[in-house]
Amino acid sequence: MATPRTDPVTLEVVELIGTVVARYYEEYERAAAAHSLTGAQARVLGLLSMEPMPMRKVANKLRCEPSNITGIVDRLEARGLVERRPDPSDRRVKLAAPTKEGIGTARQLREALGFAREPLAELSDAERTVLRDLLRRMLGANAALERSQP
Amino acid sequence: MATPRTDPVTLEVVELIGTVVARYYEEYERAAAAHSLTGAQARVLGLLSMEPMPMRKVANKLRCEPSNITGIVDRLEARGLVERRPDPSDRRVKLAAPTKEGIGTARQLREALGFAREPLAELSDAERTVLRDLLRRMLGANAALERSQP
DNA sequence: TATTGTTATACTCTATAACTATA
DNA sequence: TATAGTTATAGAGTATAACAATA
Repeated sequence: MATPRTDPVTLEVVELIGTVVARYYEEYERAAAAHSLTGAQARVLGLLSMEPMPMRKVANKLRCEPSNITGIVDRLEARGLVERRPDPSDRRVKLAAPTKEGIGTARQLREALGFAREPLAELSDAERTVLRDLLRRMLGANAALERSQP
Repeated sequence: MATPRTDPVTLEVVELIGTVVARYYEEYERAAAAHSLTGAQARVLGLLSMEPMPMRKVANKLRCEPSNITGIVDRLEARGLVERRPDPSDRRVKLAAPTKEGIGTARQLREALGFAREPLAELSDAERTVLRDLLRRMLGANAALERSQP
């Protein structure tokens, strides 16, 4: 493991990343609130819009206790955005799946998240590629894997 | 305002930024929990460790309602990490300030946030400079200003 | 009158533990 | 016995509205 640096450039990059994180979160909460959703509800809906899954898997993805998902899905279901389906292969399991309306809301949420893409338009194709490669190396080769797995 | 891009490189960068945000938040919560603090408490303590300030200013910095700060500072005060001081120039104002112990805890929290610095050690000096310049342009020239102001 | 901080209220998220129905 | 989902509970964060003290 490499030693953390404390030179001015490194410290400024850390500061810039902190700004990215703060701005990203604000933008996300604002997009969710525009649909009268909380951040947690928007995250669950976004996850399910990619692929319906058992309640427990939602909890694993979001790294929280399964009991929390019960309440969040309750509220999304009351809003008509998500529904619970039986799993034919295991009657203990309930599959959480977005409704037609939920899929539409999830799509609007993704499109509203302009922050992450819009500033990138300021960069050239070559610069975006450089940025991608630097972020890849920062996060390690298995970063994408981590996020897409349980 | 430039048009958001939808090419594969841009979309991957967006995904990578999402990963950065998720990892940064996890690391922050973990560091706070190691001191039996919530994320919100750690953020307030970190803010006050830079400079004591009125309760209302804390709320402005964290972009939340002032009434929330009352409770968070209550808990930090009960832990002996923060104290309320009168403002000599305005008796309505209470200045929230870290105690000696609070300053120490804030320092430990900063040092524990290895994530943001450690992966940067994988990059060369030149690469970190490139990354800095790309992030600067992404965030705009006034990004640092925004964060350090009310 | 306006501002600062607080209180009261209601809702949501969170973890923990106990419960049920399945496996 | 073990697992999936739920319920019950308690603590914390959040916004809103109303309040006392001060400007």
